[in-house]
Formats: sequence, C-alpha cells, structure tokens
Amino acid sequence: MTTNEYDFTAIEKKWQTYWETNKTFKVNDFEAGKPKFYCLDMFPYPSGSGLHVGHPEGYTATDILCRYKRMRGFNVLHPMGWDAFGLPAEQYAVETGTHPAITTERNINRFRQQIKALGFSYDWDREVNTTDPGYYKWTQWIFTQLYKKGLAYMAEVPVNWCPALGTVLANEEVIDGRSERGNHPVIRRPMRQWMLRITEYAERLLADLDGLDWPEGIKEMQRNWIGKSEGAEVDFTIAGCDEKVTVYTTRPDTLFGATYMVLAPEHPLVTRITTDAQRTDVDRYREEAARKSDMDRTELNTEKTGVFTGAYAVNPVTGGEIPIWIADYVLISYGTGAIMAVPAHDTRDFEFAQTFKLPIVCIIEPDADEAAAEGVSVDDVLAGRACWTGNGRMIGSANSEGLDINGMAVADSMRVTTEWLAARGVGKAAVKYKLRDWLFSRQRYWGEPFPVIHMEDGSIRLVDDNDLPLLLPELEDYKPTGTGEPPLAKAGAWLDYTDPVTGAKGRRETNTMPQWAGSCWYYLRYIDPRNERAAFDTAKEKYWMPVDLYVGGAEHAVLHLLYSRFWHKVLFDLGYVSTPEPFQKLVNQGMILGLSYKDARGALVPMEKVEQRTEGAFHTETGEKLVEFPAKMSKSLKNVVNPDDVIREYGADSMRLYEMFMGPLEAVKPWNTKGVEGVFRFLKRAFRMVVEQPITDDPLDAEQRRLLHATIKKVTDDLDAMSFNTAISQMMIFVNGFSGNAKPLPREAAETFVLLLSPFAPHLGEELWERLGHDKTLAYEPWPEYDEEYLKVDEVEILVQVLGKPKARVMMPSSADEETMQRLALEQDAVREALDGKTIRKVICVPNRLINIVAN
RNA sequence: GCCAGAGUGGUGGAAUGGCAGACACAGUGGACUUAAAAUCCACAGGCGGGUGAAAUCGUCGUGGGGGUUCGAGUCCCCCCUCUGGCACCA
Repeated sequence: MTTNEYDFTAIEKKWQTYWETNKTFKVNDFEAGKPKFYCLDMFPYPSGSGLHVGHPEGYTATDILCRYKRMRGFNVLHPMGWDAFGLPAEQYAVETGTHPAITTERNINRFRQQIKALGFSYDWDREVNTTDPGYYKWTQWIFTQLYKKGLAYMAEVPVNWCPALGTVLANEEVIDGRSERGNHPVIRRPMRQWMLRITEYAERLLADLDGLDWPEGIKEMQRNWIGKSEGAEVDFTIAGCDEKVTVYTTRPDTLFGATYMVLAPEHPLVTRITTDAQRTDVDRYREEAARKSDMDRTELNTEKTGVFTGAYAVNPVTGGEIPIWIADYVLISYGTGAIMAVPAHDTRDFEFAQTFKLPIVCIIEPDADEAAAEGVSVDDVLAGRACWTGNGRMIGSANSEGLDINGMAVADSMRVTTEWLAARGVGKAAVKYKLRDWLFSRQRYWGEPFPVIHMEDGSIRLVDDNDLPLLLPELEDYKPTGTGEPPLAKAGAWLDYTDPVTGAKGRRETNTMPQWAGSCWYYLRYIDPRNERAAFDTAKEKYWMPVDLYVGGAEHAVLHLLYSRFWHKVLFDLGYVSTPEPFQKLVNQGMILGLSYKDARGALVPMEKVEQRTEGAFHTETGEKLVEFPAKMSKSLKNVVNPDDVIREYGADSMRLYEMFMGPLEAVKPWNTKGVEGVFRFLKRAFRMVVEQPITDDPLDAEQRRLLHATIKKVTDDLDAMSFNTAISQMMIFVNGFSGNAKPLPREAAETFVLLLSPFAPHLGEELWERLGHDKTLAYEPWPEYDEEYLKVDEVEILVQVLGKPKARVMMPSSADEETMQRLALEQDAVREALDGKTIRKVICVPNRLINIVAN
C-alpha cells in the first residue's frame, strides 16, 4: 500500500473506511469543556439525476469549517439528510408506475453514496428523511400545534390552479403566471384550502431580521416580501345610502386631491352600490376580471381598464361627492381592496384619470429645483396636466372644519390629517403588509397527510397525538384526478373514520402538505433524530440551537427561509425552542455555471457542436468562431459536470479543492475542468514533498520559519473569513517554497502544513499524517498557532515615489524611522534627478511600504 | 419602473487608500525522454522605443466621465452594462 505515487483512489477509499468504522465524526451532546458549533447544509432533494457539481460547493465549504472548528476544540454538529417528499418523484411514478417510495429510496442511496465519496465529516447516525414516518409524525404534530394555536384554517380562496400538474401552487411557486416547476400555465380558481396565518407573524418576521448575520440582499428580499407600509384607513360614506367604504392609503395628507374612488372588481360592496343603469357594464367587467389570470392582469399593465358603478362617495375632508369606479388595477387582496384616487400625485391614478377623463386636482406644488431636475413643468402639475410624486408644498388642503395642512411638510401633514380623521371617527392610522397567508395544501399524493378528519357534522377533528403518524396510504393509482380532487380521494377505506367511543363518522383530509413542511424544521430533528417521544429533546435543543452557520443556495431566500422562521417562532411561543430565530448566520453559495460558447448572434451552442482547435473554439457545422460564455448547466447545452467523473479522474480531494479555489464562495463561477488539473498538480506536489523529500529534524532557517508562520496566519485568518480560495493560494505558495528535488523538509514544516491542508483535502491530510509516523486520525489534532515574531523581516524594499510616480526601490531596515527613510531615499540618483531644481514641499512616509516626496 | 449585487490580462481570480494582476488555468520557450505522458525550469497586461536576443526605459491601463487625496481598483457624484429579486401592494 505504501507507494510513492499519489494514488488518490486507494487513499480516499482507505480513509473513508477508517472514518466510518471508527465513527470518527460521531458527535456527542453536551460535550463538557467544549464550545458548540452547529453547522448546517441545506439538505438536498434527492433527484433522479444524482448530485451535480453545485451540491458539493456548499457542502465542501461547511465541511472545511467543521474540520477546522474540531481542531480548534469545538464540539461540532454537522448533519445531513433528505428533503424527499415532492413532485418529481410523484410525476416519475405516474409516468413509470414505480411507487414514489421506491424511487425516493433509490435516489437517496445514490445521493448518500455520492456524498460519502467526497469525504464529508457528517455524523451519519443523525441522518433524517422527511418521508420517513418516524420523521413526518412530528411534521404532523407541529401542524396540530399550529391548528390548536389558531394558525391553521380552511378557507375558500382563489388559488393558483395548475391543470398540467393537477394541483394548486403557492403564490411563491408561480412565476409570470406559470408554474415554477415545469413552466406550465396557471389559472385562478376558487377552492377550499388549508391556510397558515403567517401574516400574524409579519411584524416579528420583519423586525427580527435586524439581528441576523445574513447577507444584506437576502434580508432586503424578505423585507420586500413582507412589504410593510404605514398609512391610514379612511371611511368614505356612499351618497344616498347607509353604506360606507374604507380605503387604505399611505398618503392620508393627499385626501384633498382625491377626485374619485376605485374598488377592486371582487369588492363585496360592488353589487350593492351599482346603479341599475351601470349594472350590465359592471357585471360584464367583473366577469372578465375573474377570468383573467394574475398574469393577464399584470401583463396588460400598459392600459388601464375600469367601469363606473354609478355611485358616489363623500370625501370626508371636503364633503364633495366623487364617483366610484371598479378597476382591476386595484387588488382585492391588499389593503381594503379599495382606494381613494389622487391622480395629480399617483402615476397609476393619473393614467386612469386620463383614460377616463376624470378630474385631476393638484394639491402639492412641486419643489422647483426637484421638478427642474426631473424635467417636469410646475405649471403643468398645477394645472393637472402632469403627475407629481416628488416633494413639494401642500396647497388647497384646508377645510372649514379645522383641518389646514397647507404648507406643511409631508410627515406633519400626514399626522395632522390622520388625527383629524380619528377625532371624527372616520379614519385611523393603519399598517399593512404585502405578505399573504400561506396556502398550505396541495392536491398531491407524495406529501405528508394532514392529521385531520372532517366529521359528518361539519366539524374538524385532529388525529390524536398518540395515533400519529397518520401514515400515507399505499395507492395503486396516484394520478391527479384533474378535477382538483387530490389523489388521496381514491384511498378507499383509509378515508373512513369512526370515533371509537361515540361512533361518529368522518372522512380524512385528502390534501397533503407542501414540500416546504418537512424542510421547515429538519434542523431541529438533527438535534435528536431518533427520539420517539418528542420531536426533539428540549435540553438538547437548548444546547445546540441556534444554528451557527447555515449554507445553501440563494433560491431559498424567501420561501424556505421565511417559512422556517415562521414555524420556529410559533414553536418558540409554545415554549418548545429556546431561540426566536433558527439561523444566526447565513451564507449563500453562488451558482456554478457550465462551460459553454455562443456564436456571433449571441445564441448558445450545445457543447456537442463545439470543436476545440488551437486558435479557439469553432462550430462543427457552420465553422464559425465561438466565444466562451458560461451558462447555467443544462441537459440541452450538454455542459453538465458529474462529480463522479471528476472524482474518478482526479479524486475527491481535488474536487473539493477546486470548488473552493474557483473564487469566493458567494460568487457565481464558471466550471472549468482544466482548473481541476491545476489543483490536482498542487496535491501531487504536496504529496511528493512530504513523501519523497527527506524529512529532517533540523530547525527551520529564518526564511522558512517566516513562510511557515505566514502560511499559518493566512490560512487561519482566511478560514475565519470563509475566504477559502486565498487560503489555498497561500498553501500553494508554501509548497512552491518548500518543495524541490531531494530538498530536506523540516519535520515541523511538514506536520504543520499537513494539518493546515487537512480540512481542505482530508484524505490526503490523513494519509500524509500517517506517513509522518502518527497512528491516529488528525481530525482532533490542535490547530497550528503562529507567532507574529517570526513574520518580521530585517530589511524591506521601500518604494520611493516623487510626486506619486515610482522612481526607485531601496532596501531599508524594517525599523527605519521617517528621517532615515527620507535620507536613504534622497541618496538615490533617480530620486535626485527627479527632484532637480524643485523644492521639497512634503514627504509622506508609510513605514515598511513607501515614501512619497512632493516637490515643485 | 423599483430594490440588491457585480464590472480588473486570453480565462478563474488577488489586492487594511500605498509598487494592480498574488495564486492558478490556458499560452510560449527550454530541460528530461527514442517518443509521448508525467515532471522540472524560464517567460508572460497593452502599446512604443530599444536590442542579435535581452535587461533597462517611456507610456497607457481595474466599464465610461467627473471629484476628494501626496497617492484611488478601493472613498464621493453622474452615466453605461450585466446578474439576481420584486413589480398596478395605493
């Protein structure tokens, strides 16, 4: 076995077996005297196509950190599991007749084997699987907790129905009117569905973002998604009847400019206030709007449409009557579903008013400078010919009942108006969120069954905790029914329920939970994965939580991360978890793009049609010269890189190292297999350096010691900052310095280097450690320390600049003071020449760096 | 349209306001070899001048334009391009 070849296949197999049989990475709860470090990867959906190179990117980063933290004395929790419910397995089942449970198991086995081949230091005893009844028992239990707390309810809601998938989708799963998965058309349709009251947590989900160490961009996306706005609700009475309409506005101060009102077509008041003369038009418009999908409603946003109801509302500040219209640019689902239109100062209202010739009254005189900068004529705005949404001075905004906000600044005028309205009982300050309640049911087979029974008397009963898990029934036919009825409606006897005591009958819920359910709390199950009495032990939870580092793709910025935070807060309120937030620090790894080329038109060319010649890449058919243009890996472009191939060719350590060497973890980076060869060469050199060069016990010389300690410092600092690429560069510099034909290698340098390298290339690290004469794993060896003293050098090259231009480079003692530096600099011929005939005005000395002489 | 993030050699990328291009990839030249692979050594931003060839030298250069500074890839203002997200949310 001991050869002087870098036989990565044998080495990697040997150490993977060693770690597995010795349970090297088994982690104990409550390890005394060690700080804890909970490091979490977003667990994968085990698809049929196996791991792609994007998966190991984040996993490698966390694995390096975990190995580093162990060596720094931390008790590290680093688990892995499977997010295995979901649509692809079910669709595959429909197509091939293979039960999803079978496909899922097969895919999981493949994923596990591929992940293990990369040598990650997971504690495999803590593996979880969301489709395991022992796991989803507790997903169902959490649902019952939500229900008991009043956070789960059923409602008839207009949903995103996808006929092709035979299911409804959450708003977040619909992109431009099509399904996120599969890109099928989605239409709106009312259905009775389970909803979760995430809106009740909107304020806390927003406020608690501030304390999280997450990328600013992700936090901002969540803030935008929650979409808090502050304003006022204002009541308008309807002329000639007892009804009133409440509108929501963020600008109550513009009430004097409200010249009409618009209700969403679905607003319940529309039928009651519409006059007979207008009824035909209104009904027709409402029907059209109902048929339109969200996509149609937003796509056609160039032209405003609407219909007059024939009714009038009374403006509470002016007493004037304003016409009430309906238009689909007002959404029933936001605010109160009704707005007061201020066309002079709102672009949408302005467009609508122009289309339908409605009055436009200016009540903000634009700030002259700002208007000029925007290219807007103040006269046009004052005359109602142009819209002004910028700053200005309130005008024409006073009434005879004590409200006068003319000339006030915006903040004041809003406050005064709201107070005036509140005093008369016709308005109040209000806060609104864009966030909607979470549509939580799906018409699918492969998901967690709801632990719910619909009793014959119409009541809803939860399955008793002792009867959980409610197992998903075996079905022959899990095709969607097409009617919106879920596949579980075909489950026969499974559906029937009879109360063992009273004999009351009921039918089980046939919807299943969305894929997000299982992933909402998996990080808690890792803490105590085999607990049969509880989802997790609270003492263990208290020990491990919160997650110290969570790494995954940015595609989960709002969905998974918002849902998880919501469930966590509910569990927190119920006393089951000890922290208000689950994930203290979050890092998003960037996507890895595939190598691809585009032609002169900019069209991407599949890799099979690209021919490499010495002068570059060419199209095999047209002969056209192509330019490199990295693109998302896809089957159609034939640029997908399979980790198995890379491991076979170069080994897992090279794969790991390359993924980290490509660039910053967060950046989007193109894959280039040539780059793997580069790090592979580095590992081979490192191997030969330790194995072939004679190891001596001689002390290091000053230069060697400096390089060794500089490397410890750089690698340590870079690991703390997660700058893996520059840490690897430094190790390359180290090897460039120490390797060489038969050059003696001091033992201290060899051992230290192996320890530094081991988190990155753990198999090679262990192998070299063993060859250096150690008989047990290096996984818990103390991390090397550096000494600043050794980093110092006696002499440094100082750049001498004259007027900022480099003129000379001079070796100077590193301790040289400013006077010495200046004296030595002025001795240089080139410097004297440059200063000839000039007077020195100023000398800037940067110790150990440069000296700049300013003269004229 | 709005909100983030990013633009540096042929390529990936590096650089507490202090010599831009570390470290790699691709490339070129050389050594070893019957040959290739592997390995090792050297060169390597553009332009110009220079030379047998070099060194040396000059000059331009971090998306574009301004500014602050002795000094800007880095800080400030404006603009352009790309990527991601949101999008009639009153």
